[in-house]
Amino acid sequence: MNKDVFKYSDCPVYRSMSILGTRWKPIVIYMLRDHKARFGQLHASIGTISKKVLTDTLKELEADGILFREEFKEMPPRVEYTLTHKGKTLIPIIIQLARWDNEHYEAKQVEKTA
Amino acid sequence: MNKDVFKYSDCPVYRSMSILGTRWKPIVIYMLRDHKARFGQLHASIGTISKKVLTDTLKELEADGILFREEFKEMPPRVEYTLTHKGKTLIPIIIQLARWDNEHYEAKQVEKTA
DNA sequence: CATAATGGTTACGTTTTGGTTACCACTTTA
DNA sequence: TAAAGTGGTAACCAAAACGTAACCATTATG
Repeated sequence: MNKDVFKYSDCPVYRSMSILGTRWKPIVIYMLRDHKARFGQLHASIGTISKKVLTDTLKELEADGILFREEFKEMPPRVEYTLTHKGKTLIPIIIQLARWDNEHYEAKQVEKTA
Repeated sequence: MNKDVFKYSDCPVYRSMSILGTRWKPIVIYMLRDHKARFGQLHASIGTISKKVLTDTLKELEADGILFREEFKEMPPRVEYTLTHKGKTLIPIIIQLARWDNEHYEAKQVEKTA
């Protein structure tokens, strides 16, 4: 099934999943919650994401109007990513989701040892 | 990367994505928002999900404590799925997400025709 | 006897997503 | 001359997610 089937679905639950429903997107958005950041900063603060996947993720979020990319013509290059209004309005929802998880989370049980 | 790396992450944003971050999970949860449903009903009302994926999705949601499965020993079989408390508390968040999408959604532009 | 009905499972294949490694352009600094 | 620093890209590969088709058990009904 093609992503666009969801993207232009009649149902907003489907549609919002086409924007957010991958491993990294909510995390990248959350990282930008209160300040812009450069590519390298995002890469470092997320830690385990690869450059390629970060690039792809940022491009898709830009295409979906969640953030914008500002490129400075300097050397070495500098690029800053900032949430749009649409992106910022997502922050409270992501925070609620995190709070929901925290309230219901039970840490992994330690396995029985011999 | 293994799912469990996310599932037991320190960050609740990561963790909640390990529960919800697939195409169908929020949709299945939303379908159960105000009443239990049988397997066949879910399959029919979602429409485009395959039986296998619905089965997998329901199993994972059960394992994550979002819903429970009640099996009646009848013939032909009957199975009912119901949200747990944990699952129900997710509904307002999913609804907010849907509302967020609706507020920012712009329907697909019609392509220029010759 | 054949078919329908329910809630799956199994085997298999495809698509989507994520990851690795090497490499690039350009300038500054050592 | 060589390396460092930035924000990537390209080719390729692995894993996760999703999909299809056929099949199963059991009972009731025609």
